[in-house]
Amino acid sequence: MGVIQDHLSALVLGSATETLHGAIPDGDMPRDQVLATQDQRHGDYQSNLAFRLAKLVRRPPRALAGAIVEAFPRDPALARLEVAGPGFVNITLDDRWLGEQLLGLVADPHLGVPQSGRNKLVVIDYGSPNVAKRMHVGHLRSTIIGNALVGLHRASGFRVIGDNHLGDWGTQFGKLIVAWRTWGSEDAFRQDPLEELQRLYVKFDQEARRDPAMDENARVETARLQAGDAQNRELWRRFVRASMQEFQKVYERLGVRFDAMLGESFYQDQLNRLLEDLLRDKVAIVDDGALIIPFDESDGKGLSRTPMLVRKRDGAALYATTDLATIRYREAQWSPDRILYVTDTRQQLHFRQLFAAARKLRLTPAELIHVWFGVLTLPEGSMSSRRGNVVRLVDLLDEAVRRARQVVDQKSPHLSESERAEIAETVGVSAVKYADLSQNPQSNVTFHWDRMLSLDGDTAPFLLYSLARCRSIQRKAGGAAQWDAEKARLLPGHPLERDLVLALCRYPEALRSALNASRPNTLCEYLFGLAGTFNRFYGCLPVLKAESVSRSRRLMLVGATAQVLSAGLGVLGLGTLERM
RNA sequence: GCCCCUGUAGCUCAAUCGGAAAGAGCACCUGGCUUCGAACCAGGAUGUUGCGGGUUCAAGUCCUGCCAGGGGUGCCA
Repeated sequence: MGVIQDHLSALVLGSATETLHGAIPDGDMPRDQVLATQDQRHGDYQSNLAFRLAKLVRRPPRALAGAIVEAFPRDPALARLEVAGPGFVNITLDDRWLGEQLLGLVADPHLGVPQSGRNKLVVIDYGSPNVAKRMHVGHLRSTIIGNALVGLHRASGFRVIGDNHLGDWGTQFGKLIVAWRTWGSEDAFRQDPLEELQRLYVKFDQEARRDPAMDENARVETARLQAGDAQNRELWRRFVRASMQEFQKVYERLGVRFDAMLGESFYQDQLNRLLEDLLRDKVAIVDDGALIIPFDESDGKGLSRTPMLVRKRDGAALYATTDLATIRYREAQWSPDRILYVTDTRQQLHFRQLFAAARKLRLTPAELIHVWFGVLTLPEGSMSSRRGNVVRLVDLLDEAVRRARQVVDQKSPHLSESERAEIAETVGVSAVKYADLSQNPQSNVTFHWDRMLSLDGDTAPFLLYSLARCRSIQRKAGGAAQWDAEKARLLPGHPLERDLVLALCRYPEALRSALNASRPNTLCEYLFGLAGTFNRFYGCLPVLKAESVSRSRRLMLVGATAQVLSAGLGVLGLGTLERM
C-alpha cells in the first residue's frame, strides 16, 4: 500500500507524458503533486498539472486537461475523471479500491506511512533550558514541538537521537555564585532549590543595576569556574544537580524522554582544539582582540555585516563556539544525516551564522535545519526570569489537571477515584500540549490561561474522547470485535462511511506533510478532522446493531479509527485513554 | 542603518509549491439523549485577508511602495 497522492500523481504524470509525446524533455516535466480537494464537489483529489504544462507548450490549459483525461491509463483506483473550471482535473476514487487501501493500511505496522527515513539518523536538538532557572511556560514550545518532531521522524523510519543541549555553563553561574556567597540561604536551598536560585538571580540583577562592580565580580567567578576552581566547581555541580532533578519531574509529566543530555559544559574541553583549527584553517581571524569568523554575502544575505564571535577578548568562549564543537562531536559520534535545532525565532541569525561556519569548516555533511518557532509572551509583556514575571510550567500543568478533574468528576462519577485522577492527568497535560502543538509554530503567541486550558472544541480531549468512544464499542463487541475482512471490504456503504474511509486513508499524507514542513500542527489539524468525521459517522449510524455486513464493515472502521487516532496521538507525544 | 518575522470574523487561530466560493474553535442563537458514551451531533450569523500598485488563467500566499507591531544585529544564550 502506498500513498494515494503519489499513486495518482504518477498516473497523471504518465498520462501527460503520453499526451505530449516528448514535447517536453523528461527533466523539464513539472513535478506537480495531486492535491486533496477542499470541496467534495470537486471529487477527492485534483491535479493542476495542465496549468503548469500550458505555459511550457503554449496550449490552453483546459484543452491540455482534456487531453490528459483522454489519455489516462485504466486504473482500479479511479471511479471518475472530470475536467473542470479553467483546467483542473478532478479525480474521484473508486469505493472498493478505497476499501482495499484501508485494509492495507490497518495491516501495516506503519499504517502506510512512507519509511523515508529508513537507514537514516537524525539528531534533534530541543528543550535546552538554562540550568538554575525555573521552567516556565516559555520552555514549553521547544520541548513539545521538538518532541513531536522526534515522533514524526520515528514514524517515518528515522533513527532519532533527541538531545537536550542544556544551558549549563553560561555566565549565569558566575552571578549565582556571587549571589549565593552574599545572600544565599542553605535552609531555603534545601527546601526548594530552584526557588532559592530564582530569588538569588533576581536579587543579583537588582543589585547589579545599582553597583556595576557586581557584574565584574560575576565575570571573575565565571572565569574561575571555567578554569576549574574547586569550590566554584562544587557549587556549580550542586546547582546543576538540583535543577536536573526538577527538570526531570517536569519531563516525566510531559512524557518527554531524551536520548542524550549533553549540555554546554560537556564540550568545554573540546573548545581549545576547535579554536586552534579555526585559526589554522584561516576560517577565523583576530579582530580587536577577539576571534571572529567573518562572512561574505555568498554565505547568506546580510551575513557580511555580522561576523560570528567565537572567542571574547578575555579569552572566554561563547555559545557559538560550543555549538560548533557540538556539531563536530555529533558528526564524530553519530554521523547523522540531519540535525534539527528547535529554538525560537530570535536565534535565526545565530543559526545562519553557525551553519555557514560549519560549511566553511566542513564539520559535517549532515543537513542542518533550524526549526524556529514564535515567541510566547504574556498579555502584559515578555517573560523574563531575571525580572521574575513568569508563569511556572508546573503551575500551568497543575491548573490544567485541576480543571480536567472537575469535568471528569462531573461526567464520569461512576469511575473510581484513582481512575479519575489518572484521566484528569492525561486530559489536562494533553490539553496543554495540544494547545501549543495545534498552532503554526512560527506564529508568535500570547499566553492566555483559558486558551491553554480549554477542554472544548479543537483540543486534545476531543481527540481522546473520540478514541475512548471507539474503545467503548470495541469492548462491547467483545470477541466479535473481529471483523470479517471479506465483508468489511464491501463498499460502498453509507456516504458517512466513505468519508471516514477516505479520511483514514489520508493519514500517511498528513504525517508526511507534517514531517516535511516540520509542522506538527498540520497533523493536529488532520486528527481533528478525522475525529470530527468519526463523530458524525458515529452519531448517525449504528455499529453493533447493524446487520451483519454493515456491522462488520463498521467495526472495521471503528478499529481503524482507533488505530490511526492512537498512532497520531502517539506521534505528537500525547497520551491516550481507554475511557474517560 | 542592515537583516528576519507578523498583520485574516468580536476573540484565539488555520489555509498544501500560488488553486476553484478564505476555513476552524471559542463566545452567541435554535434543535437533538427510554437506542453503541451529549467531553457529541445538526443548523444559524460573522470578512475591504493592514493600505496602494504589479505579475498570473488563478494572489491571504509572489514582487513593489507605504502603515502598524515584534525580534535580531561583536564580547549574554
